[in-house]
Amino acid sequence: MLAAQAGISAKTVRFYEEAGLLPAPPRTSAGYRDYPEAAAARLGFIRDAQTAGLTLAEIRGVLAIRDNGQAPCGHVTDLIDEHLARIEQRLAELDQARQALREMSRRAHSTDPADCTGEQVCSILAGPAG
Amino acid sequence: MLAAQAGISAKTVRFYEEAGLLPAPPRTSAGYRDYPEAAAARLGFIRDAQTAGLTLAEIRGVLAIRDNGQAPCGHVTDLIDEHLARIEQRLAELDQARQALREMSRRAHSTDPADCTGEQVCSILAGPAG
DNA sequence: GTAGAGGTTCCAGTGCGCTGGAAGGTCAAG
DNA sequence: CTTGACCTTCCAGCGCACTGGAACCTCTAC
Repeated sequence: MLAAQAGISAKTVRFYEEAGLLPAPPRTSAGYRDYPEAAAARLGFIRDAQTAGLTLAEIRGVLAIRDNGQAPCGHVTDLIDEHLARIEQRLAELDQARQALREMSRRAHSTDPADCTGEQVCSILAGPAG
Repeated sequence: MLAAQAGISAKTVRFYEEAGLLPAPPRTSAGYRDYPEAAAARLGFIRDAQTAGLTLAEIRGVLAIRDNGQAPCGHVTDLIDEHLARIEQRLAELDQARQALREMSRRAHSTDPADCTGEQVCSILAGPAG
């Protein structure tokens, strides 16, 4: 029910509970989980934080601060800046990879298989030192 | 020995053998692996192919073609183009993430923790719908 | 002879975020 | 009363590329 409402699977909700992201909810007399309304907001926060690139462990940390009655702003700000730095580094790496792959692709399309009979496995993939 | 020469760990070399990337080498009388010289070139190829972003499974495929006596050029060309496409898509995704994070960072640095007392966990991370 | 640095085998764990399945209980609808 | 959809628990596995450790063996140098 909560899961459907939040657009994630019931399995995932239980996993979040197990992982300490969601508090264990009260149960109905039959043992079914009976979520308070706030749970949906919490799932929404988890989704937003994931979109921002935070790991579940980091999200758990932010939630713990909040549950502790403090404002997690400072912590969140740090996490965001860290992620921004990581993403920019990753972008730089990928950009390099792209350049290398473009060069390889160029080489690949101008390679005659008949020339590929040397000792090496594949001349296309060989890097600068290969 | 081979491992040190190629700059990877002995564990990894054994893992490659287990994974079908390296043929099982002959053994000395004591049971030690005794690699032919070609093995180093093969490890070099694996490294190059990994740098190009190929998975070990894909590399195994390329090596199998080569070991089968054929030129893997066509196959390699396809793989490279696929990876190039994947990387460009990933770059686009990361670029979007970067934009979102920059916006969040901006919001974060101009947020007063005293304002963070609402019902939500954290207003900084809230997306368009939050 | 003995220490230490390597090798060998096998099994299990890492990180991350779920996802699948089995075996059973519960509920609303027909 | 039965069907079918949901819920519950627990345990296992995914993908990827290693990595760690135990228990043992072998070689080299002193």
